[in-house]
Amino acid sequence: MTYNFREIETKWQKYWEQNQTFKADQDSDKPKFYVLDMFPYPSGAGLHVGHPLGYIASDIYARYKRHKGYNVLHPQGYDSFGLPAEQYAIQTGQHPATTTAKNIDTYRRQLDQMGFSFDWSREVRTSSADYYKWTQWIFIQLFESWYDKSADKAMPITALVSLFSKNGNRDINAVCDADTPGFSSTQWAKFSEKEQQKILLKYRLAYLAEAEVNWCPKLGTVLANDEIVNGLSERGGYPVVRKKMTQWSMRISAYADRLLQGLENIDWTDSLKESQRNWIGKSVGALIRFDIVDHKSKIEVFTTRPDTIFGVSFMTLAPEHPLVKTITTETQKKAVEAYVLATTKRSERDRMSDVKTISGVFTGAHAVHPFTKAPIPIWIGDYVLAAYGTGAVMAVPCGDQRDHDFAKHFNISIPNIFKDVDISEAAFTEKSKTVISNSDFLDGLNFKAATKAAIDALVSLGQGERKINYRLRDAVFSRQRYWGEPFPVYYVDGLPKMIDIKHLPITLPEVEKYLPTEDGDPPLGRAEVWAWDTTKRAVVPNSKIDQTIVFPLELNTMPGWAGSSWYFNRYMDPQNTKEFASQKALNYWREVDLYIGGSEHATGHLLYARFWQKFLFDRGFLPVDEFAKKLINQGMILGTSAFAARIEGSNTFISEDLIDKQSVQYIHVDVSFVNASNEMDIAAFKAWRKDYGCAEFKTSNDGSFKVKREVEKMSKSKYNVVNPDAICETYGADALRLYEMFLGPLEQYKPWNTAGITGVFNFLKKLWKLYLNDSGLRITDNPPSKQALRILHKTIKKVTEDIESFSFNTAVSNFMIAVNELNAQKCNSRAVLEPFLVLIAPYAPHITEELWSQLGHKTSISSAEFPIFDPQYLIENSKNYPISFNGKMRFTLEMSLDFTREEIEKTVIENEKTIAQLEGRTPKKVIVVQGKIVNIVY
RNA sequence: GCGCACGUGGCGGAAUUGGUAGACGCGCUAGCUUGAGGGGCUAGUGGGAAUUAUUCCCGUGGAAGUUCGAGUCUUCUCGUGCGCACCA
Repeated sequence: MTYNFREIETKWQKYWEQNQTFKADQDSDKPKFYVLDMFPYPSGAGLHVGHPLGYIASDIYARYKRHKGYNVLHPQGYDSFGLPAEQYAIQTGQHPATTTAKNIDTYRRQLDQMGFSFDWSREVRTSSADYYKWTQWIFIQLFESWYDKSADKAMPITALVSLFSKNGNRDINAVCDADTPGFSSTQWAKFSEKEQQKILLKYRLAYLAEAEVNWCPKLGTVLANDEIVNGLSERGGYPVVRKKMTQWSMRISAYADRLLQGLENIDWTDSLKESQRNWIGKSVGALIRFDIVDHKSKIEVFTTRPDTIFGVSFMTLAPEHPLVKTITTETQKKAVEAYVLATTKRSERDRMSDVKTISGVFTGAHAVHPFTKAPIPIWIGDYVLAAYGTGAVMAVPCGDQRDHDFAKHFNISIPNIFKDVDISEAAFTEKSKTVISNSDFLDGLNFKAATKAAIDALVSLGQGERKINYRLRDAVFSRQRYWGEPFPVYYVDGLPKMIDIKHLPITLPEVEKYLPTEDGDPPLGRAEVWAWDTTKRAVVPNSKIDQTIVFPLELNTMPGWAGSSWYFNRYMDPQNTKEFASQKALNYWREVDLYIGGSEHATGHLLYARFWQKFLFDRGFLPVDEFAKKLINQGMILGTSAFAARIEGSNTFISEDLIDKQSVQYIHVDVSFVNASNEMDIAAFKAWRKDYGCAEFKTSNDGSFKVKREVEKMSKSKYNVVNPDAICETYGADALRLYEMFLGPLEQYKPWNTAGITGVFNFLKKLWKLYLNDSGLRITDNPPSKQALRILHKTIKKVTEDIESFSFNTAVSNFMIAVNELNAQKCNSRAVLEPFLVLIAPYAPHITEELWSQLGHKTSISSAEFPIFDPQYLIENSKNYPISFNGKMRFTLEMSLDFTREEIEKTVIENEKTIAQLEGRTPKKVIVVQGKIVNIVY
């Protein structure tokens, strides 16, 4: 019998499906374990070999946990709203739902052929109305909530309203807009309904506000900060400009500190936590208010160095700062206006890339130093960002390099307030070595003491207070797109109203074209049926809008991260029509125990999801406030691109080994035309790229044409994509699974090289032969040899350690070693080979299922529990030959396998005795390598 | 600039967490076998030197340190990747 992987794999995939082997049962007395992958966006290109890496790892872990006796939830679904499907729809006119459904079919087929143990009965799709009904529901909850800083949690907005009517808002410690006015309970009662609603919007966690947003003209939509990379859109790489727009926002800033604190309690990688900490950007300092000479307003600045207050020699405002207009003196007006105009013209990207040029202008106005009362010139400079802090800084040129540069450039004085430090060339920024001088009551103090003293003094003057500032901004939640969740919102007299939960979902209307309309409105502006009838409580045609009964609906849709911010909770109870998930299901499954996905989501999905989780927890909808206990970032699998060299300015290609001094251009070549020796098939290349059909080729002496290789991200546009379908076809899913794991550590970035797969393929063939030969099963019920048992037990120990530490690569190596050793031992004992199969089952499920059934088992290996992973099993079964010995001394593994426990103990005791007698003292540690004492430590 | 991660053969990568560096696989070399579409088996494979039951020296980006002992710990330095970036 030969190893016919194709037959075996289809057979068992069908078996698992028919028997619902992987259906997770909520009513179980087993302990639960929730293993989750980041669900994919179903793109038109299908999967390449890099995509399933994380799914294979999580699948192995899920299968392992089932063998260990856990009730495992291992679901999968699709993040199916998003830009690419919409871009495709704009180009082709096809409905995004159609292309999305088609792509999902492809994904499903590709996933199925790899033998994943997903519980597909729990599949979710963010674009299905059954699902986004609950996304809309969560949005309404956010709208109906505010953040109470005293309780440090979100509260229902009704509670806020009753507080307002009791005491107004003066005693309320809430996270709200900066321009919220103060009012008393009587004032509140006198406000009109509209005025009250406007004020409440300043408190809601989902709120509508005019804000500076990142507008991408090319994509015709706004983008969140995490969707912009180096001033360009993440998708497409188009320029992004700042624009004032009225948009829905999420008050994630309210959760800044808890998002930071929460990182302490979850097992995520340091680099990922660091990314999130960076993104949240907490800095501790003070808010200081400076009076302005001959002016009523004050300038507020945020600083982390209030200790340097006596070093202030000027102030700098961001060009966009509102005070710029009012404080500028007549004589400086022209210069200031010209400067402000020049900076607004520069794009965000220009401003970011050009950080070395110092520019600024004097306003003519002066601020007043809070202690010395000396006048301080107020400048404008574009090194100050409007979006951070208060958009204004107190400049201390001796203590901040940027201020130092600015002062030098404009010849502003640089007073020195540091003891025994030379600041003529550069600012002195080392907080820990700071000793203040020339600073009145702060003289002689260090950073910490001076900071405290300065803030205390400012507080007593009423000119400042302690303040924590965050870089994290509220997240813009509106997108001018079609293919996203519609808002459950209609507008009465310009104010948003939520549609009652009873009437959800509000489903996407049909539109003719998916482009934004000519006047820049979102595509939903084209929908003919898109108005809310408040009596019928239904979506009706726009033509019926009368502003008394029928009102316009929100035209924007929600961003891509809306649906992905809570899907892990939906898997717990995916068919529920009454709630997003039942309390029973939520309390049983609680949180994700192991989450696997890419690190590119560090400041997007993973931050937003934590935010929503904490919010839903606050409002009592969830039992835990962190959704994923442990998270692993799988590294990317890179492609090995091939490049043909073309002599510049000609149509002649030259073999890589012939390039001497010619200047050449490199052109991507499809990797399928290139063999392992980097030789390209010229005919295939010509047929592929018709435009190079008549090109000349300078080949090597042996007639071959060599190409250059380089490792890059795997992508269609780089022609270096390896399709898993082809691998499954030639080597099978088990070989693909093993090889992806064998390639290297899960977290690491590593290049794909198909050639190496023969190694694991041979392993599978050897494994097969270990159980079956030409005449059939070669397993006997004879008792196993001691050596064979040792091999088994050693492998159990190693592989269990490997999987618990997610070292899947070394686990595969250990299987290979074991198969070779069992082969050498000519082992055919059932007592060894049955448990051995169990070890491999999570990694190569199809071949192990087949061999398991060949061994005469009637039930699936995948659904069975085994005691071999229990630490007690090894202790019981390897009594005669300790797998490891953790006594006073440590021995190499080889030694522990070569000697029995009695022998080892004897040696140790004898050696100790001898040494003690010889030296007259007792050794602390005796180092034994290969049975020989190499050193003694006292 | 700040932060995080990493640096081991021709390649992907191991190393019991401070104890024989290079496991396992690819590739390569030699021999056997002829399966004949991608083979199978055996042996060898870090570098160098003398010599073949082998032996010796060097070797984990570089320099120093701790230690009986360092790929592993500490400091400095060089290089690569990622994140943030005029963040006050």
